[in-house]
Amino acid sequence: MDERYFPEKVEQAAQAYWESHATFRAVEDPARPKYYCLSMFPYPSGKLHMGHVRNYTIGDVIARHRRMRGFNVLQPMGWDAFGLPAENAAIANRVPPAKWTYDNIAYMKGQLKALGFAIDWSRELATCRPEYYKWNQWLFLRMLEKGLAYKTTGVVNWDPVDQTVLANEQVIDGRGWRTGAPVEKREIPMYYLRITRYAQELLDDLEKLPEWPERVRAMQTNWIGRSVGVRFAFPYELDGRQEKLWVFTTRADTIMGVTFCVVAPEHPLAAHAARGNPQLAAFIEECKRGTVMEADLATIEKKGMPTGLNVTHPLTGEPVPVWVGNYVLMSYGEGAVMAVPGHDERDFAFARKYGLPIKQVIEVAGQTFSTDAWQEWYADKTNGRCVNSGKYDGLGHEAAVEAIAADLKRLGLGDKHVQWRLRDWGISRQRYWGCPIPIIHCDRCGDVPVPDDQLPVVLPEDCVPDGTGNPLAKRPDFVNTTCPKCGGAARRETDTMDTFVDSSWYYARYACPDNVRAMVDERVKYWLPVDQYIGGIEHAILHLLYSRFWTKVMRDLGLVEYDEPFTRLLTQGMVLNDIYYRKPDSGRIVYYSPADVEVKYDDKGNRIGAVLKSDGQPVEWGGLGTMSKSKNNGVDPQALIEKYGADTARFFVIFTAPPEHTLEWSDSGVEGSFRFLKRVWSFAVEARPLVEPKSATARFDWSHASDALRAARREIHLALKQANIDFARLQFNTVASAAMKMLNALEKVPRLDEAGTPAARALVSEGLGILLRLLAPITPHVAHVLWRELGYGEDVSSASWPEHDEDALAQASIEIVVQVNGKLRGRVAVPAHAGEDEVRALALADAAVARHVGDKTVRKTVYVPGKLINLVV
RNA sequence: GCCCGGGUGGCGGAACUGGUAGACGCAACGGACUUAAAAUCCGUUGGCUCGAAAGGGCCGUGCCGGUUCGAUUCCGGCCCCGGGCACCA
Repeated sequence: MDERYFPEKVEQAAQAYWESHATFRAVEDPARPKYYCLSMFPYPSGKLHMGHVRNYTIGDVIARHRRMRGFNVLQPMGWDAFGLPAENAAIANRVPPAKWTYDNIAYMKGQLKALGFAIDWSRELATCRPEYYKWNQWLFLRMLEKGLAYKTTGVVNWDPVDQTVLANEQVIDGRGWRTGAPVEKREIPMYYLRITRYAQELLDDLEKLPEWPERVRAMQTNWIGRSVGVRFAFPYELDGRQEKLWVFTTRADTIMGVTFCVVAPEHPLAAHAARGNPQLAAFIEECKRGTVMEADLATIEKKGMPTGLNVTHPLTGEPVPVWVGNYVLMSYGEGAVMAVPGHDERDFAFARKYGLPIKQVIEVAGQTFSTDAWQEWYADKTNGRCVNSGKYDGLGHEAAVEAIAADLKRLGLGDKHVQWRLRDWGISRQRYWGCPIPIIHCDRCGDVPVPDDQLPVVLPEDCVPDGTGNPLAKRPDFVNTTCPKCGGAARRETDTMDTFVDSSWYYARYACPDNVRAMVDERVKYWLPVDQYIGGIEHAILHLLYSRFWTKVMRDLGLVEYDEPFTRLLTQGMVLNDIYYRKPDSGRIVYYSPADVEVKYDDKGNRIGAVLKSDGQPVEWGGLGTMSKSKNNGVDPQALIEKYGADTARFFVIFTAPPEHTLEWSDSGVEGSFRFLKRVWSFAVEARPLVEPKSATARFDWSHASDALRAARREIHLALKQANIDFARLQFNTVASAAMKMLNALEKVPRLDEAGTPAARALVSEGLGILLRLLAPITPHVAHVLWRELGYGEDVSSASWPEHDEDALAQASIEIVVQVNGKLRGRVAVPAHAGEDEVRALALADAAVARHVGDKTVRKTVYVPGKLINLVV
């Protein structure tokens, strides 16, 4: 055993042991309780970043802890290998996305292994492999058969110069990222998955997920967006035909206040009105510029233009003018809204801007309505009563909605209706590096699904996209095929699937990655659902909602039996670092790596400035931001591992912040973690002669041990008790703190007079045994090597988890906090089982307390047993 | 704009269910060891204030207000920061 801690040597030894013993190979075993611990798989972007290190360390801590708790643990790993960055790399470096991706996977796999994660690598998968994405295609075809997949048009960002569809990310300030050309909206045919069919179940089943973070469930609830209201129509005549303009509203009680309607620029009525109205046509064209991003649409200036058409109010029969507005979304509801400027803030602003009439139809007692300025109460549902509304006058919100819905139903012009914010999932992407959509277009037979026995439709791996057009469309060997129905010449679909499809079911495939005959098999029954899922909060809605949807589809196809894929969810925070830059008088901002910057502090440790190490000149501090290439503030995990070892990196990311918080990078924090591990090692070396592993588990009679030894033992068991509470609530930073407290307590023992006594030896043996097991999930290499060196056992990763000894916590005398009128005024020592009267007497006898009570009388006493007494005077 | 979080010393954070605010660590300062440095070890450390000292007092968890014997924790309003908004993954 080395006197000093050499991380590289320790880590190689531990990893070699795990490798040769196949320690983390997961085998189905019905006799043992299973635990499926899964971290979101990485996109193979090139090398690991700190977010990965953090994510996988958290997952590994949970997996290793569960394993020591006796569970049969599965922790797999794979690659979310399709996606846009591979194409961007191809454009930049002329490397095929496939080669770039496979090279990245090889490198990153080496990094994951160096970090010592307890992963079963035999189950590794990559979504860009045909044996994986074959099942995307297969399930898509099943969804087509069930009517769960369908084709319609969708709006995309179009770069008119490159003749290509742009991702939102590729649109910068309304312009194409490569060409700088203003982006246009364009409607193209796309495939959709009917997630809305599952809207109600996706909403209801959130209640089956009590161990998901409250906020994730709240975000999904809002995203699904169930709202109950009335769907009704404004009749109108067009070219002699009777037509209806349908709208949806949650405020049918304000229907008598409608003074106009607004339709989306893409609405058929708008298109109709634009014929012979060049001004309106120009306005609609203007609306088509810009991106399809909702965040942009929500902040643009609200604009509108009249169509010149009128529809008829369904209840009053009065004419209602129709406008086109850039703020009405074609994708929500009917693409048209009724406008009640008196009681909707956005309609109010619109009416004021264009001089449209505003009519009050709701009143609240004691309030005065004015068309001059919007007031909060105009939209008040709870206190409002109908007014100026004929037969509905005096009714409250609910009663008015009921009455109006009933009247509309009688007229055949509407009914109550549940409207969802959730939209169907458009999965078509006009990209190369993705899973081909298995459809063949035939001039005679139309869109023909590829027969199952011709799956997978394999993506050629030698393409090099150049940023223009659709790369697959330029490949005759891919495009040209024969129609499965008529055998004639036909063309393959060149769109690929959204990569969210790949990630919607990979967790199930880990149970049976080798099955070439079926998407999933009976092994899924053993492992699924995932017991603990760990990933970034940024996936709180899309990925997690799509996965839940996909699960329900697979269940309804009889492929799986569970309703929800992820029983427990932990959303880890992001990793941030300082941003330093200089802004020259002319030219662009230059960012400097925090590693190249020296921070200056004043006497009190306040940051007063920073200079670049190379030239000593000041640099600006730009606050904290997520680690990124563009801000040059990333920390390379590789360099960290080489300098300090994987255990230090792991300990740092666990100790520095609770898993759900953002984590702020700190070089000195890393130093501190390293220092702690060195102290653990040194203590093990020093304590080695005292350690008798057998006595660590034997009963020892502590009643004759010295006070100092019993105090140290109490500290150790208190820390252990807290650590076990913190493990249960996934607060691992305080588990790391508990390990530090244990070491602090243990280090005192060899310096005591009774260091060589049996009691001291028993305490060191017990305490070190506890500490090493507590550290095993966090810093598994150090724990592994010391556990063996000190003779505790063969493999700490399979050792039993320690529980605290309640007897160790007992004290003869306890300290009670004394408050007077809620303010801390003293502390008194009382016998452990003293009653309230005794505690009060002792408290009043305390000099400081007596001074504050003075000659006043104690009116009331609040006593929290074992903790605190509050005297109210 | 909409939805969801967060705000505690110089810094990361702790306080599990309304009960001692600042555990544990970092940084800083002082000291030991050393020819020296690194490493290591010991000590001090929320702010203001009274006191020679021992020891006191007041303030303090983004801001304003409320509930309570007692609020970092619960309620209402506001400010700031972060995540998501459907083609980044």
